[in-house]
Amino acid sequence: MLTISRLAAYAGVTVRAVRHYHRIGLLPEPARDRSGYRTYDAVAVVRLIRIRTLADAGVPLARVQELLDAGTKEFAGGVQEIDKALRAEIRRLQDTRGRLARLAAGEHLALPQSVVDYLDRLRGLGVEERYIEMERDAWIMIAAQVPHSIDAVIAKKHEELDDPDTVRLYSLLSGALDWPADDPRIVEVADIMERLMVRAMEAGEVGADDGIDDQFVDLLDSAMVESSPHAARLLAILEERGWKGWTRIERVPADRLNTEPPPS
Amino acid sequence: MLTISRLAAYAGVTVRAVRHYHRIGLLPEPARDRSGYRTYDAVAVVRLIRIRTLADAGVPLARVQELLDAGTKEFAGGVQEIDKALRAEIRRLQDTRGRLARLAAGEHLALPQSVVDYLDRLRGLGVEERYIEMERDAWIMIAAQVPHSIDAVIAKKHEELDDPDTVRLYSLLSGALDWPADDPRIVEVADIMERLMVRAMEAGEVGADDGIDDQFVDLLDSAMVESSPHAARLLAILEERGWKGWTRIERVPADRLNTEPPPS
DNA sequence: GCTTGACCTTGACGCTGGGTCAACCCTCCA
DNA sequence: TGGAGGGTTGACCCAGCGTCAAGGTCAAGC
Repeated sequence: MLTISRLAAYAGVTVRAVRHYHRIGLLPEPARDRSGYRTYDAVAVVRLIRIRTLADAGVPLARVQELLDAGTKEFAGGVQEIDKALRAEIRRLQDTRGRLARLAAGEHLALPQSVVDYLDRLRGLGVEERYIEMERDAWIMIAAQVPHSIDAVIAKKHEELDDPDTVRLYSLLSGALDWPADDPRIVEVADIMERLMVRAMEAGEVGADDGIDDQFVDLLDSAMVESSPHAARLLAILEERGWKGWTRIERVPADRLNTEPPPS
Repeated sequence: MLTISRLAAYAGVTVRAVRHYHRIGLLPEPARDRSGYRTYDAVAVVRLIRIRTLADAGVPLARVQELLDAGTKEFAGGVQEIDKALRAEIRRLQDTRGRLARLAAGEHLALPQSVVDYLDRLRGLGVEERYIEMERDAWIMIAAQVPHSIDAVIAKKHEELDDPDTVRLYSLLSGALDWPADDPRIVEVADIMERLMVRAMEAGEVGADDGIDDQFVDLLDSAMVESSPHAARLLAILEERGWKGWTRIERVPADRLNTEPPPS
């Protein structure tokens, strides 16, 4: 007969595990010798190895018990199911390896590929990294809010970049981070924006539902205002000309201009 | 800003998990709005996704914290280590799939291949399945006791099977399970055994150390005695002729014969 | 016959990574 | 105004053992 440690060593488990299996009734308590030691036979070895094989496959011990005490047919079915789960787990781990590699490479796992491509395009246009980081954070927030429509939104932004005016706009905005507070070029920015807005209105693109809720639009706008001292001035200029907003543009009717107090 | 549930949904985790990460200090507690709700920004999204990527790879959360708060170099090293562990885990799972298939096919995972081959050879010689099962259980116990030398022991048994006398012996023993209690063929068994023992002694094989301890030899012998009513008779006949044991054979000097009390 | 060291016993607490209530508050919409 | 559907904290629960703690047993050597 075997002692508990021989049994455990042969089956490749710890003594503690064997005792655990006894407590939960997975492995029957064997006879004891006169000093109280457990004495095991070959049947216990076979059962323990079957337990380990299933447990190593990630099967919960309760399920292991069901399977080992079930008929041949149910057992075969269960094993097939376990094997399927095992294949899935292997695929998941391979997938995780891929994500890990991308994480190590510094890729932005927080963003869908479409957004990453868009940011790369901006980078290619010479937009400064500081500005791109601001954009990136905004996109992360947008993607988190409306994960289902992010690709459509990005597609529209890509179209906009086909317009040389938009390219010029980004080029100006990127540099603006270093402008002095009263730099006159901000007026040029406003001019370009107004041209773009007019064209967008004519194309019927303004006021279209983008699926982003109003509060969130306000939030992105205020984040923009906080990002640079020029931002508030730019919005003020545009508002004088009858435009409102940044993330989402609105035309303000002339009679409502300046009837509301300025934002705090 | 994001609420906890939007953050969680976007990163693919549960709200509960996010709060757990706050409690263990893995994700910093964000600011609250005036009603006490947590409000998250893009930085939190990025951090949470990094946490998940590492946690999905099986990294303990404490280690995740170390890695995320470490320098680029240490991070890269850590990720490499994790990837190695991931590869090892994938291999382990593939291995487990193999063992699972063998388990489902009814193979004896409790036995090394050499023993399985040996039992198959016995089966090929026409030995009855009942007898083979007894042999198998004995081999399981032996393999558990002396896993390192089991292959050598089996090699010796294979050699013995090259002797036609041994083959005849097994053929008789296999059928003996159904013999009446006083079947005279038991004497033929004893004759064959004696011939084999003499030859083994002449070859100097008796008394060689097989690495199996005495107590265990006694145990296997007594298991043999319990397995069949003929076993005791067979041992008695052999003992009259000056031989002792079964698992391990000893020559008993003539002057010591019958001087000890019979075993209980 | 005594010690030593390896092994055995039971029992209790600890750990990870959250799940699952419970009991209550906040916000939004009809 | 009230009800759904968020949010908040807190407390307990789970597997599958690891890890002491506090001893009893056994074989071996001196």
